[in-house]
Amino acid sequence: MSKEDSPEPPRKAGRPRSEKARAAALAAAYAILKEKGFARVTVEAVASRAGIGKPTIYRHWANARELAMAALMAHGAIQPGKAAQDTADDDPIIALEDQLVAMTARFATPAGRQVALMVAAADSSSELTKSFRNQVIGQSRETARALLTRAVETGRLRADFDMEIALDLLHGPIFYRLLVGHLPLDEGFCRKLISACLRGLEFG
Amino acid sequence: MSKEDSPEPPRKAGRPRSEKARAAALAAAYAILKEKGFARVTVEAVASRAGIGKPTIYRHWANARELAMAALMAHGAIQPGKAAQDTADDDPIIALEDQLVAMTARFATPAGRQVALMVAAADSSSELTKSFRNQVIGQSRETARALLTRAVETGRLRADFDMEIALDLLHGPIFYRLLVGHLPLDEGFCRKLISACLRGLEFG
Amino acid sequence: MSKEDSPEPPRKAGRPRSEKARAAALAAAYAILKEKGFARVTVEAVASRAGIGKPTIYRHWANARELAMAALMAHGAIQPGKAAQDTADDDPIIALEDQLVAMTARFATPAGRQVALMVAAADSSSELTKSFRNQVIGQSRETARALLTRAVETGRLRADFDMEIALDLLHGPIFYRLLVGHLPLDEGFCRKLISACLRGLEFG
Amino acid sequence: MSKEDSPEPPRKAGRPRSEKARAAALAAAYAILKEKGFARVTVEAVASRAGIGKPTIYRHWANARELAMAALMAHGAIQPGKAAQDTADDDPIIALEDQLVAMTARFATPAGRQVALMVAAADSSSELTKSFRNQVIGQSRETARALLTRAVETGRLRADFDMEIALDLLHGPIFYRLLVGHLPLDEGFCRKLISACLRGLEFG
DNA sequence: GTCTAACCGAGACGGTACGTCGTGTCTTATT
DNA sequence: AATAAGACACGACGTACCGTCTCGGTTAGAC
Repeated sequence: MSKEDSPEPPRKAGRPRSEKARAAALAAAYAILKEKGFARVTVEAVASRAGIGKPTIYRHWANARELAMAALMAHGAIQPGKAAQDTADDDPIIALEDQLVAMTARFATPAGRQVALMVAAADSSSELTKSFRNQVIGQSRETARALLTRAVETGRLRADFDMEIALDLLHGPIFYRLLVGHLPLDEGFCRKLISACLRGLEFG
Repeated sequence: MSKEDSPEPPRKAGRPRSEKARAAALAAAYAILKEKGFARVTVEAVASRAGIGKPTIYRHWANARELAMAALMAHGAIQPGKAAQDTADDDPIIALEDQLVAMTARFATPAGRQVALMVAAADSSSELTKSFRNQVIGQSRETARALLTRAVETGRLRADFDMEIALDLLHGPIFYRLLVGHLPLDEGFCRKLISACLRGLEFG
Repeated sequence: MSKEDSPEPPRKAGRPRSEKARAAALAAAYAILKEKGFARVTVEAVASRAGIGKPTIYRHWANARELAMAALMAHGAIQPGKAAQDTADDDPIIALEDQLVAMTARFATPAGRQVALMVAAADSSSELTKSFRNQVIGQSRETARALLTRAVETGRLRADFDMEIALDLLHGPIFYRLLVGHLPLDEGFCRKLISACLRGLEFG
Repeated sequence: MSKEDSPEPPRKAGRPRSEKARAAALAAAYAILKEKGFARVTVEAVASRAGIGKPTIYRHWANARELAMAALMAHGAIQPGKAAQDTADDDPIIALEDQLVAMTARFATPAGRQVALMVAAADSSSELTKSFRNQVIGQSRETARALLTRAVETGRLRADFDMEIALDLLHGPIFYRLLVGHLPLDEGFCRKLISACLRGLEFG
């Protein structure tokens, strides 16, 4: 509510209140996203709710989709948290399975599906899109990568596979079912999927 | 697949729907789709171009997206054709690889990505959506299913795997890269993917 | 009231029009008129409510306005009734005043204003319009005409005035205020109006 | 009549409304009114012809009828001009007669009838409607009021009548015939009407 | 007793217009 | 110099009725 951030007097001529406006926009966008869904995150609605001007929004983001992505990122709404760590096991394979099941559970909701759809529908050339995509799918990939690496190191898996392919093999079918919707996406599928993948990654 | 109307001739009252109007709408929608892209397939533009009324379009389709899907289906723009058959080989594994590579090539274009996105973004509860999804992904799955079955029968693959999981394993990563775009989708990826899958499906 | 022009037997072939359908249309139109107002008396709404087809309505009336007028006439909703007779007095002038006050009270309501507006807005060349107009304004004019005649005969008024002008003088200002709405239309106005008509503006 | 904004400068935020857009809308509406008639003055047609957006029109006027009224007012198409003054006579009664005959002639046309109908059909609670009504009927009433006052002052008329009633007595029958259409509205009627107003119906 | 013409309900047709929403740009007054 | 406020041109939305036109199915008078 106070105007000056005390540790950093803006020092510019004029009044660069833009950080406040930016935060208000992100908060409003996030609130609308939660309450009304992605489709209702319009520039007009956000500007009105945040009490800021539309041009101010356009100065920060190219359009409403980018604003929605930024809002999700700013609120850390995508990051899995560290729940995966809690189930950490000596066996990296079991940990991997738990981690993928948890990720699937997070995405297999209307909101999760929307987030995946936002990634799919976004303009790939935008930096913000890349960043958003990285937040949405990167965390799980990195966790899985670490676990696979450990599994290789401990001799649980053989070493002659392409890591990126392996990650796509584990994640691809989940997002495929999530987005295409031809068959249900549940824990049973998830476990059978991992099992099938591993038969290819394990020693014969 | 089949449309049984034999047991139930619907006995509709009133003037029947004009097949001419329907065809004009589909043709106009398809033309706009090709010329201007999916986003320009609006009900207004289609009605204007087809010389029909907007309400007539709404009588046939719920919204512009469904109309666009119907237009693509009506023009057989999605079906792979039977080119895959030409490359049929005695070896079902090689045929499978060829078929997936061909499918990937078809989708790894702006238009192909757009079609996949339409499937992902569509309302899953609509019959038309299901039909569209079936056209988009069904053909490849059926072909792959037949080839996998043959491979099992000829002893090239073991028989104890879940067929749907196997199909998801083959197709999922392709659509994952197509829609998420985190890594390139090319023939090399495709072949390495199949190889990785098969190591899990083959006899140890 | 009767349909048959006696000198011209219509000699019609084919199925005659259904009196039932006609009555259903009028009843539905009247019901909508009462419930939702004149503007909602659309051909579609009437057809739907009456359970008849739109073309059937168009066979009977040229458009929704004529149908609405016909509905009002069929239900006798316009005719003043004979209340005026109850107050009949020996003095035709007093009776005239009572009658005009009563008529004003009937029209000075939203519904009455609507009826007057329908007359004003109707296509004057239509027979139905003339008939409707006659029902709306004719009764009062005829009553007033009789009372004025009696007043002349009994020596209460002089005889050298134009009867139609006199009737317009008595009714015109009422409908003027009713339709134009520049000043309130109440009983006080009505009585002062009659008094002014009788006295004139000049010195006696 | 006067619009006081001096005590309250409205202190509006945001971009002010474009006078250019407003003028373009009024000009287009007026042109359509003249060329095609009142019924064709639709918001869509005006927006298209004026090269402005529909929402802009809705920002300025509540609907097409108000826009049409505003267009007529803006172009002074209703005001009688001061032609009546030219015929000004020493005798206010003759001047009054001339003025009413002139007004009748202006209204006894399809366009004039349409204007009167617009007044009758308009939403009385709207400010614009009141203003329009004032333009349509106010001028004639004011002129007549002045002439009657002069006639009283010069002893031509007695002074004990209600002025508003007198004005309604003179104008009401004209608008009554104009809108109801039961009898012709011509100069003869007009002159006889005035005569009857002045003399009254009773014996002197 | 058919024939058959005009009716009936239902409802789709091409249209026109509605009033709303959202886009991305712009203009103005304020700070 | 950036802001909030909000108007702007544009385009599309989905709906309501219009008045017309099939449909398949009565219905009653004419043959």
